[in-house]
Amino acid sequence: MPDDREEPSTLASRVHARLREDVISGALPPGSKLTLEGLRGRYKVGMTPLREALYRLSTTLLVEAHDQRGFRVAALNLAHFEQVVSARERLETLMLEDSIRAGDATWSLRVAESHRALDTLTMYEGQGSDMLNPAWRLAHHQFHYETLSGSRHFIQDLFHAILWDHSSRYRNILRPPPLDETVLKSDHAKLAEAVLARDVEMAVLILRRHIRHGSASIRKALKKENFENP
Amino acid sequence: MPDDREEPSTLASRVHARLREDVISGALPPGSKLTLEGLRGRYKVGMTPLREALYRLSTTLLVEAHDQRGFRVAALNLAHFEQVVSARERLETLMLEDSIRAGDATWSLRVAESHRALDTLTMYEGQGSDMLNPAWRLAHHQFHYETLSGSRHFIQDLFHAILWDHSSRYRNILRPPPLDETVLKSDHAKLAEAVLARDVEMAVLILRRHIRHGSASIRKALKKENFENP
DNA sequence: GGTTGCTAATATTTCGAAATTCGGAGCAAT
DNA sequence: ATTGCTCCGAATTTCGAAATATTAGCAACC
Repeated sequence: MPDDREEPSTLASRVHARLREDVISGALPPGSKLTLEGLRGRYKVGMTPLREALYRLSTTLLVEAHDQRGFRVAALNLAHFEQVVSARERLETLMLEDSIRAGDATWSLRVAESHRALDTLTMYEGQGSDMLNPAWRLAHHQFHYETLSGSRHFIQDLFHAILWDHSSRYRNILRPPPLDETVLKSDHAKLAEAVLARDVEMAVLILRRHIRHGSASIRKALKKENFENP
Repeated sequence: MPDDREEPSTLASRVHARLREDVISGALPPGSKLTLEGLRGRYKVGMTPLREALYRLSTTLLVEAHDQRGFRVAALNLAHFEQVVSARERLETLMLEDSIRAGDATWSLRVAESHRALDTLTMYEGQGSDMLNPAWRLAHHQFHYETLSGSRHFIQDLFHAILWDHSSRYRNILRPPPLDETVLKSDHAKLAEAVLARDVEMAVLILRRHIRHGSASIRKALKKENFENP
């Protein structure tokens, strides 16, 4: 029998997940102060799990920790964005190459299935809504992650997760959202197709273009909103 | 007047630093259980700062956190090592290139100074000692970091720090130490020289060879000690 | 006018005890 | 022998209050 002990969970871990989500989604605005008292009210937990969660987020730079003067949501700015994007492009194309070469049959299934799941969702919450649909965001991450997960590389997985979180913040915070749903859908379809056909060159090409297109829109929006100076 | 508010420090931060050092140096052996009670005795602090420190280390994978069943020093094995080394080679050569291109005069000074500092230290604690000299380890990290720090890239800095920590553990744990002091000294001298001469191609070549030589020795030692299976 | 020094108010950090959960020992039933 | 239970000791998690540190407001001073 397989040793499928699932991880139980602690308050600290659940608060960590919610806090991470709230930073990434923009519910907690970039640069804002995170007072323990405020968060205690928001999440209805004691100091201990809160601080543990905040420190976890601080090592991945989603939150800044300043000894004796508390925590703050990391700020967003253009220079930061450019660093994240260029790192993502390099890391993800590299991972995709390894992934397609090493991926087995169950990996192909996961890719196909996660693409199907993503394809059925719509990007926005309601009709004229400005907010990205959280379910879509999750499926989007899941799909991209699956394409890259054919070769298991714990350290690259970690780095990818960190970059994805930072990158997502920009997508989620700009209003109106800088992304075109039809273009994205077609990009994802083409990416899934190339990956499943094991066409390394084509897949890498598509992914690179996907990242560049997306980041170009975001860059333009950031400049318009004057995110240029820290 | 410059805003030189130095960061104060908390128990949590100091314990974090000591715990990190003890994991990297091997004072806390790979795979060992970290009981709160045991650590409370070792570092003479309460639960709270301890847990905060442990969670910080867990997000960089130096420590494994398991909900409801505590913490454990991350294990070492050959597969893990290979992943760290290949990531380091790619990241560091890339950073070195950018760094030499972007570095200014004060950066050159920092490189020269950190190399001088490293060169005056000896690798081992005493005469026939097996233990790496902690001051040497620090200066070694400092020197390599300075060569890469000409272009400031917060995310690459973070990734480099993570990889360095993981990588160091292997150097520190194997007995007898797998590194030859004379070879290292000459590698570092040549690297410093090429970097200060702004010879990108040569510097990258030397760094790549430096990493490959070092990792080859460690790989051999790991195989001898049967670190092959997790 | 702006700097300095005090005090009050606010926020963060730390502690140890209480509550919860885990993991093994012992025992019974299959 | 294996499985399934309950109980018990040990370890982890969580809380709120006490101890510290920072910040803001205000007054006194150059």
